[in-house]
Amino acid sequence: MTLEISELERGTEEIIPHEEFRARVREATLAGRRMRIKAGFDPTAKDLHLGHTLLLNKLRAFQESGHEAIFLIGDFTGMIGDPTGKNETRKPLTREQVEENAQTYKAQVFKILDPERTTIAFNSQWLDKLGAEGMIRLAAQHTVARMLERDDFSKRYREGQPIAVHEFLYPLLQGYDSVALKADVELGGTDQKFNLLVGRHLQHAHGQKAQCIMTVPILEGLDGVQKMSKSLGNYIGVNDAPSEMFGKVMSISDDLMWRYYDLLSFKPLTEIAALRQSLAQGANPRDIKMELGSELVSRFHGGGAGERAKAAFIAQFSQGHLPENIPEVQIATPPAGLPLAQVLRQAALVSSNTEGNRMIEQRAVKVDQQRVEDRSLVLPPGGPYLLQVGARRYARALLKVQA
RNA sequence: GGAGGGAUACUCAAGCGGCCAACGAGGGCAGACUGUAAAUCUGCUGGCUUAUGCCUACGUAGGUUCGAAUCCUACUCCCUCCA
Repeated sequence: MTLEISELERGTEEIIPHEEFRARVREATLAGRRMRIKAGFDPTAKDLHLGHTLLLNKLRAFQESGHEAIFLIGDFTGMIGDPTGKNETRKPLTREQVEENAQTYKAQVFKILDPERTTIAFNSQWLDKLGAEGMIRLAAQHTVARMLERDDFSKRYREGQPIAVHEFLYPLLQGYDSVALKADVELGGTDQKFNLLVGRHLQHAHGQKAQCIMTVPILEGLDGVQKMSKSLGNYIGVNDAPSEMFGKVMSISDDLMWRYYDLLSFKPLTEIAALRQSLAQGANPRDIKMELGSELVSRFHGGGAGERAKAAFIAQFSQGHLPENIPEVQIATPPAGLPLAQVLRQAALVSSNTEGNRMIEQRAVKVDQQRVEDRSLVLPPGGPYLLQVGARRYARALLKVQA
């Protein structure tokens, strides 16, 4: 067990109570006692993105310093749906959906956590047994006034928007998880602060030592403004292909790059400082960004993958070579051939013929490396044709006359 | 329970009988410039074997009209005020 409080605290938003946290870490380390570190995940989506990994990284940091990482899958609470940060009631999931999501979660999570040293828990284990009586006893340990302290609740209440009663139960159940797990520390996003504090309150009410809470920032998405989320399409997915992941990193702004360095990189803080220094001395930020892309790709796709993605990126975008792995498609065509827009459509490079034509008119389309501006162009059967739309969409299409 | 206001494309938001596939802004996409960065400039941003053509679309269902996002009726949902 090691004592590296600065690594544990790195990249966190808030630690409550801070001094107690430090004391507890110190004391546990000296006594050789493993602290129980809880982080809960709501299995409402299938795919994890880098925003979710902040929490996992932190969990991993504790794990690395010898503490017990508890990866809690909120299979029970997922059926309620945490309203945090939403300004409206969330639609509950069915148990089947939750199960399914939980499974795909695990595979992704272990790209970061060490499976050998991770405790996985499902909160249905204890919440199923709680029953109506237990639920009522639990609810008796908190007040409506305190519930309404939560920002999104008070806002909705003030604005006359509905708050379903079961939404009040969510923080209680999440807090009860901490009781059931006897958590020493609970990690969560900043939007979880209220819920995490409820955990402290409930542990205290159950005669336990209240957990310390640690919040991590909400990661901005590729646009640098809104939080990373799949529905906004501004995310880097844990399961993104290497080239895609690398490319997305390269597309972020220079400012955002530093934010990502701070929150996502595992490089020692001193090394990051050195990178900033090199920038001040005239280094090209692009190269520093490549470094980050490479680190992240390797993290999720194995050692060496980062360097390969970087080399492929340079070949394609700096040297103008064709990308590797251009998808190939066969398209049925009448003997007279097929208008280009339709070929693009069928090769899935554009979503409609009209869009294909728009792209042609906007000089975004190349066939066999030649720019095409004439939308009446008809490709005769044959090929394969090398099709290109914009800088990133490629396909090879073989046109076969339909029998 | 009563009285008013509102629902328009991904989002916000104009339009209030034909010139509306619908102003404008944001977002997105593409082009120029670059470092697949930012900023900036330009264009595009419903679909259809590209057509001074057709189809679908302005909460839902009907109706009036040569013609409706625009008028009428009913319904649904939301907001405000009164009780």
